[in-house]
Amino acid sequence: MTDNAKYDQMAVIMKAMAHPTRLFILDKLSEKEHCVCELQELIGADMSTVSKHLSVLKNAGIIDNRKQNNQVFYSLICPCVLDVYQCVIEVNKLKKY
Amino acid sequence: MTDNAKYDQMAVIMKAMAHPTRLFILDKLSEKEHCVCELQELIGADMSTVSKHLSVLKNAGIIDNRKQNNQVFYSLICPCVLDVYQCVIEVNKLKKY
DNA sequence: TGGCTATTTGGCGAAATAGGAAAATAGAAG
DNA sequence: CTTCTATTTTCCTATTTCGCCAAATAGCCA
Repeated sequence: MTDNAKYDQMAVIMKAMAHPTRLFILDKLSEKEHCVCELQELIGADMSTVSKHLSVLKNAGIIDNRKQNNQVFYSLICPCVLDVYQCVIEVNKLKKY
Repeated sequence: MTDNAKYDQMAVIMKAMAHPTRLFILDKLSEKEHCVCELQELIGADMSTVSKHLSVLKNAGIIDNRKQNNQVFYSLICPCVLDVYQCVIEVNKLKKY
């Protein structure tokens, strides 16, 4: 399999996005930045769980964060993530069951 | 978390793509259709492993197949998968280490 | 029918992922 | 300095994913 590393790197990013909660987070962040507690409220899971999802996205290089007082605000780095959404939605529409 | 099912469905498709070998397969199929044995040759893994990767992609509705004699040819259903590639590559470029 | 080739399926152990609880950390505020 | 709040990290357990092997299946062709 040629150029192994290329696909490994891509898989890291895709894997980071491949979770319902993380897709939800990205969707929210595409509108505006949010702090962890806002996202936790919207998601309804344990704060530590939300924090871990955020760090997965951060490590993959998809989102960034900034600290303001004792809150951490997360934001989307690359808006092209929305293109991915479009494609996935299209694949779903074409799907035969 | 509103509209839970939407993100679940999206995650199924993203998860199916989120593996180096499957990304490689999609890349190959974006050029032209391939039978399982051709892909197996390119990938170098066990035939059963390749077959399972293909069935993951098929179940997600990303690829389709047709039988010709005793071979099975797989092909991409939706070319927009390449847009996803573009985005992932862009995210990688922006990545700070 | 029987053999041959291509592919899929089932099973199993190893590794990765998920999520809650509790502990650790960071910074603001009293 | 102590407390409080927001967040992250660690620990533990349950579940899922991965990849090989062996067995099953499907469709040719003699």
